[in-house]
Amino acid sequence: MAEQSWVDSTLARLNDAGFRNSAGRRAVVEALGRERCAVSARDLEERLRADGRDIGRATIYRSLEQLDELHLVSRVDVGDGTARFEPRLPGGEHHHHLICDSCGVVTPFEDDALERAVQRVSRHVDFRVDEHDIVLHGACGRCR
Amino acid sequence: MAEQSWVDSTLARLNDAGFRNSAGRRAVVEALGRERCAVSARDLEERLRADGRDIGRATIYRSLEQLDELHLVSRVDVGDGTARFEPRLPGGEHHHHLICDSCGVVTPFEDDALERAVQRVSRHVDFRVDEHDIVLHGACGRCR
DNA sequence: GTTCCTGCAAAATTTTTGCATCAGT
DNA sequence: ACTGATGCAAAAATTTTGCAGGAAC
Repeated sequence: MAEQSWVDSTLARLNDAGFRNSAGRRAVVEALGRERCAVSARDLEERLRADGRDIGRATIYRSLEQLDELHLVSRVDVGDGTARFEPRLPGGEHHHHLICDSCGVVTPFEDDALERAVQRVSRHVDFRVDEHDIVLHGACGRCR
Repeated sequence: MAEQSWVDSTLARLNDAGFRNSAGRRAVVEALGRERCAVSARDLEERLRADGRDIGRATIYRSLEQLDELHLVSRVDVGDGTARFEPRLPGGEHHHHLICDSCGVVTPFEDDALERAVQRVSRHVDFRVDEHDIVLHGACGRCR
């Protein structure tokens, strides 16, 4: 139950950081915990509304910003002009994204060798690297 | 004079693709050719205006879209909500980006091992990979 | 009770689109 | 001439912000 534990640890981290345990932000965290891959603020708003939670748009954007600052979510830019977010799992488990530029579908993938290559680069630059995003663009099996 | 040759080959490719050699689009291509790293549509508009070229905003967006479709530019998403573009050099020469989340500076870098790791992944997925973006986030030497 | 959080609505920003006019072929 | 390209302005879409009321501590 990795999602549940992300929700729990995230709520705990927010609490530690001095944020209140408010209903709106908690609903945003719980909704994010149900997603497997990157969602936009508008996606979240829709899902929350479908569940009968009438959370204001501003609350969603503000919560996502706070989560991003605490590195509890990853921001993923897929190239369609909207910001997407996904839970950042504590175990270092980590995936990247294949984008089909024809149908728009976003597919997650993992690759250890690629991770190692990024680690190696990170050590060779005059820069503290906190996070990395790798996005492959092209055509998915169906569109190809 | 690598920039000049990107401008020339790009204008030739546009011509081959059936586009006219119009003043507006040519000005956009020439302005892009003067940049070393990713610029936004608004950046380009400013630079063109500073040079006395009064190119309409819509022309800039339309030209960038056409260049992107022909793979003559790369679209880079830095995470600030604006799309940036840079010339795609024909030699396969290729760089990626370090983003300082504190001061916002964007620094290009290259790494052959990383490129090879991406090539390897590309062969192992059911997906035709045309392009890839790698963005490292963190703190630059000065902000760290 | 104080301080933070929320929701609403308005504003700001970026990008897209319709349309009359102009320029390249 | 014909057809595509341009510029303007309006519209659309996403994100941010100000503020009054409400909730958490």
